Amino acid sequence: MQSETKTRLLDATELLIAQHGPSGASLRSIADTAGVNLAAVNYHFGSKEALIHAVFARRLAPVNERRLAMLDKVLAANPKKPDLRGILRALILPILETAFLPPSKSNPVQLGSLMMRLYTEPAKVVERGFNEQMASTANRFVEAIHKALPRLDPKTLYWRAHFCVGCMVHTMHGCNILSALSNGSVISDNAEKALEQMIPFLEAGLRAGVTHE
Amino acid sequence: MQSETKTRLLDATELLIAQHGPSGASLRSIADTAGVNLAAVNYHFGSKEALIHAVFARRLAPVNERRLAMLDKVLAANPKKPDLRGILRALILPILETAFLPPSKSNPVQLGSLMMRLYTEPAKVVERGFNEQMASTANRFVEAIHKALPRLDPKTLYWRAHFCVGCMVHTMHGCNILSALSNGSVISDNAEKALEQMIPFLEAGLRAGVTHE
DNA sequence: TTCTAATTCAAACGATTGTTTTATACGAAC
DNA sequence: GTTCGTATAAAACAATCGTTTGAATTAGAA
Repeated sequence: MQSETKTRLLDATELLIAQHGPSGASLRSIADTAGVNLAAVNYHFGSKEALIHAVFARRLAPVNERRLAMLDKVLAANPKKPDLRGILRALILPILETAFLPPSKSNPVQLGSLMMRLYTEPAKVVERGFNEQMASTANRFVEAIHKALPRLDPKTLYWRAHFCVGCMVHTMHGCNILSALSNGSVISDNAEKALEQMIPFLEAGLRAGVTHE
Repeated sequence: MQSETKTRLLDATELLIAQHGPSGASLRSIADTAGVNLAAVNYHFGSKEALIHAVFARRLAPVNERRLAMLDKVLAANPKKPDLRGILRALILPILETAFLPPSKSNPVQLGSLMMRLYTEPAKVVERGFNEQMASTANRFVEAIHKALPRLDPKTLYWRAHFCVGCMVHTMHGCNILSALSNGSVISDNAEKALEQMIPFLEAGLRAGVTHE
């Protein structure tokens, strides 16, 4: 049974990082939660840093694969002027679905908080892994949006792409924030419903001030 | 000289929390950075938790005061149907100006990262202080947006307000992200310029699908 | 079975954590 | 000068941190 222990460690690490942050999650609490020996961390991963790196390589890699696959379909359908809503959907749906995946044995934590944690962490640990995973994907999407909105000048385009990412990230993290804001009348626990709200908002924002084309 | 030490501790705490997160910033590193004795922390604040709480009570209180003052002006100018751009400006400008304040002796850190840190932190420490500061302010703004966009149904309104906050928070945090995304061609270090980009984006997003009125 | 490599385990390493204690210095009021 | 409350200082507290060690255990191939 190869690396049953590794999987349990990764799961436990996700859970505890989401709860207490990378530096707040101790290896002992991780090992206890995973039900394995403390030394297993350094045996299987080498260090806490490497463990954290592995945690979101495991999560982000498949998300970005799905993103790019969806993006390719959108671009293939209309290479000259791809569908903007399709691009946004390809960017957002895969990560929202991952973030809102209901907790289970193999996925014991709402991933939104974890992603935000890693996103916010300025430590070298996370920064490196994050950039490796994200840089190329981000460029592909900016490029696609540019094709969809050729009249938008590049500077504004970057800003607005940045805003889209902000909405996305904040939605991943903010189920409880949204429900607090609305006194519990609105909850965001469903990727499709959240996306349904985001797409018109973001599309209108991206097209703002750009003459119809 | 009352509480020169307290100020230096708060400044140092901001700096180190922004760099390493609340649990990554040790009291010893904070005391060293502040140039004061370790015991001063517990003497003046009682605990690390109370220190962190004090850190952003100091920052958030004046921001929310400015926000509400600006909002009141916008509402006074047109109580029935207030100016949407004015509302957004009142929400965003005060915190962006604080976040982009250039580091100085009395303000030694870019505050954007700090705010994001506290925003992301699920620990009770931060959560409590954050909600105290933010809840009433948030409700005032949602209410104002509702007046500006009476045709927008409440559920969608909450979602879109949530998105606006996401853009705002992400912009506060993401000077480096934006410049990385644009290969250094776009930098966000100026509140007015960032706001200039955000307002049209957010206004268009908020108005999306709402018939002109 | 026997050998070998992989894995788990309890225990300890030194370093660092937040907090507390004890003693010392300062400064204004009497 | 004495006294009192405030503030700083050095040192130590127990607890926990990430990491390492060396022995015990397991599993599979020869």
